[in-house]
Amino acid sequence: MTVGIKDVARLAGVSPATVSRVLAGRAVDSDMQERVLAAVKSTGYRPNLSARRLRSQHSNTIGLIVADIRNPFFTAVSRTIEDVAYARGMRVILCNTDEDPAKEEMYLRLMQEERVTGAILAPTRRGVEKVDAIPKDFPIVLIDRAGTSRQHDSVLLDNHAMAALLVRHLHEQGYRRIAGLFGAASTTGAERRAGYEQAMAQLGLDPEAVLVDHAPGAAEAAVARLLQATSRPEALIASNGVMLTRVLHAVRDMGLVIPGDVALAGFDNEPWMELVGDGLTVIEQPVAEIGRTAMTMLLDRLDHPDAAARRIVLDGRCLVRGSSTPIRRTSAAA
Amino acid sequence: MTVGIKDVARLAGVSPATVSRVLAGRAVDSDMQERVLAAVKSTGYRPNLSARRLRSQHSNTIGLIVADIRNPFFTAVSRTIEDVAYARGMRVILCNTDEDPAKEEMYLRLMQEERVTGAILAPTRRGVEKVDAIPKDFPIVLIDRAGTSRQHDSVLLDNHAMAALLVRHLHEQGYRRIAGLFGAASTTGAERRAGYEQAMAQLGLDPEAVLVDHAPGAAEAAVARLLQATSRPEALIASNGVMLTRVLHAVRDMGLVIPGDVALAGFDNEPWMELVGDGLTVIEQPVAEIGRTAMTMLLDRLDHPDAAARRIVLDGRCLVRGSSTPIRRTSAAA
DNA sequence: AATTTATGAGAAAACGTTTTCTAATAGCCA
DNA sequence: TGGCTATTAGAAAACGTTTTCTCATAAATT
Repeated sequence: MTVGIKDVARLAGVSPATVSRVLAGRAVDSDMQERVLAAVKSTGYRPNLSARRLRSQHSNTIGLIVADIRNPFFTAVSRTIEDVAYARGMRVILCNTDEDPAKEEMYLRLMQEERVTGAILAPTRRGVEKVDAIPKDFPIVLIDRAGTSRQHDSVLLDNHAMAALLVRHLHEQGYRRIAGLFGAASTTGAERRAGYEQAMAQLGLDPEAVLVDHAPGAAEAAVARLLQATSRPEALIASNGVMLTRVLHAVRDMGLVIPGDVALAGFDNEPWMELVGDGLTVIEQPVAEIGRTAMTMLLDRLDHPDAAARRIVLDGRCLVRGSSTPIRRTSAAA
Repeated sequence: MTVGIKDVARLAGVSPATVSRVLAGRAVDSDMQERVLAAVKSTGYRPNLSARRLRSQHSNTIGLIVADIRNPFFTAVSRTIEDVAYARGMRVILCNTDEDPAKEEMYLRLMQEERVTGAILAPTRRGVEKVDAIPKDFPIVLIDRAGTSRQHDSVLLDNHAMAALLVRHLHEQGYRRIAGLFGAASTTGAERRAGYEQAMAQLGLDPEAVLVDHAPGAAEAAVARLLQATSRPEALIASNGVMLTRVLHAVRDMGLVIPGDVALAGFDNEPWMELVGDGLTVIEQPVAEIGRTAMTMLLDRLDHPDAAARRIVLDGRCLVRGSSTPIRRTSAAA
C-alpha cells in the first residue's frame, strides 16, 4: 500500500532511475523534473531510508554513547553534537550506558549493526581498555574519557591540571584539610584524583581521596562518613556536577553551612550553581567546544581514515564563587 | 569486504535461510545451529539492520520529538522512554525542535521516512494544530502538550488545575498581587495561564500574565519590567523549570531577595531546587510516569490500531518550600 | 561533414536480509 | 507396510532504493 519510487515513476511517465536522480538533485530534463516533483507531491511519496541506506552503503548516521543523558554535561555536549550533525544531514542515535561496561559493549555492537558512519563515545573505565580492540575501520572519537588509549581520536579536558587548580585555589583561600570525592567508574574520576593528589603532595598536605560508586546514595554516604570523622575536612572537592549536587544535599542534610562549616568546590558549571548560597566554585568545561570538536574530528577522520590519531586537550575555567571564600578558623590554626 | 549472511552460510555449510533462522532463534537442527554459531563467531558477522528492516518491514524504532533535551523535564521523560524502549529491543531516535514548527514538521517527515514504528511528540503550539493532519496509520502519542486535538493518544499534566493550585497556595500565604510568566510557544503555557487567570478571578484578584518568548533573555527582560513597575508584584509564578531558573537569576540580579522582596513559585522540580535559598516552591511532574505511560500507550496503539484515542491526564504534586513563606507586609495591607 | 565526446534516460543488477515456496525426510496412524 | 501429516532445509523471490551499464541523442572538435 505504501507508495514507492516505482509508483512515482509510473505516474510521472519516467523510469525509477530518473525519479531517484531528481530526488538526489542531479541533472535531468527540466520538464521531467517537473513531472516527477508533481508526482511526488500528489502521491505523498516518502523515500524509504532503510532501502536507501542498504543500497547506497552509507547511513549518514552517527552513534553517540554517553554514560547518562541526565548528566547536564552530557546533555549539553549531546545537544551540540546533534545540532552539528543534523545541520550536515546526519542523524544521531543516542545511547546511555549508565557506566555499565556490558551496556556499552552492546551499544557499540548495535552501532556496527546499524552501519553508522562513525561514533562518539564516552567510555566507561573498563570499556576504555577494550576500546583499542574496536576495528580500525570503525571511526570513533572518544570524549571526556580516553584513558591511555592512543589509537583513536579523542577530545578531553585537562583533568589533572584542573583538579590541581582547584586544590591550589582552596589552599590559597587558607584551606588545608581538603578531601576529594571521585567517580569510581570513569577514567575522568581517576585523572582528577591524580591531579588532586599530586597538588596536595606538592603543597605538603595529606590527600584524602574517596572513590564513589555510580549508585544512588553512594555520594551521600561518603560525605556523611567524611564529615563525621574526628578531624573533619575543611573543604570538599567533588569530581563532577552530579556528585557536586549530591554532596551539597548531604552537607545540608547534616545541618552544616557552606563555606562556614565546610568549603565546597567541584567540576561542571550549571545555571543554578551561582544561585545556591553565595554560589558554588567550579571548573567550567567548554561543553559546546567539546561537542563541536568531537564532530569535526569525526568528519575529518572520515575524510582521512589513515591519518594518525589526534588527542585534543581543552582547558576549563575556574569560576570562583562563595562556596570557597577564605577560611575563618574558629580555633587554633593547622 | 564486509561479511554477510552468505559468507556465514558458506562457512557453516548451510543455506543463508538457515543462518537467518538460527539468528532469529527459530527451530533448527542442533548440529547445524552449532556450526552456524561457530561461523558467526569466527567471521565476526554483524547483521545489517538496514537490510533486515527493509525486508522485514518493521523498524523496531520509535521517534521522540521534544522541544529541547536540555530542558530537564524532557531529559527525564526521554530517559524513561529510552529505557523502556531498549528493554523491548526498540531503538529511539531523538530530535529537538527548539519550539520551531518548521523543524517539527521536518522531523515528523523524517520519522515517516525512517518508517518508525511510532512516535512520541511534544508538539509546538502551532504544530499541535497540524497534528490532526498526520495520517491515522502513523501511530503517535502526544506528551506534555495536546491542545484540543483528540485524534491521537496523549498523556498530559492537568495544567489548568496545577496552575490554579499554585495561585491558591500563594493566596493562602497572604500574597495578593501575583504575576505569572508563561511560555508563549507551547500549549502548556497557554493552559497554565488559563488556570492561573481563572483562579485569580475566583479569588477576586487582578491577573497579570506575561507571555514569554522561547528566545534567550526574554524571561529576564519580562521580570525586570514587572519588578520595576510602580506596583510591584508580591509573587511570581513561572510556567516551567527553565523559565523558573531564569526568573530566579533575574530577581537576584536586581538585588532582590526571595521571598522577602518577592515570592516565587513555578513548575518542574529539579534536584537543586531545594538547595537555593530556603527552597523553591514548585509543582513536581510525574516525569517517569509520563514517559512510561507514553510508551505503554504507543505499544497498545500498535496492537489496536483502531481503538479510540485516549487522553490520560496526570496530577502533579505541590512541593511547598521557602520561596513562598507567608508574606510579611512592610506597610499597609492590600 | 564526419568522428569523437558529452549528456541524459531507461533497463537491469545490486545492496543484505527475511520470507515464501518447494522438496525431502521422518514420524504417525490405519 | 503404505499413505498422510508434520517438520525442517534449501532455492528463490522480495523488500525499495541507488548505481552501473547500455544506448541514443546532442554537442563539440577536426
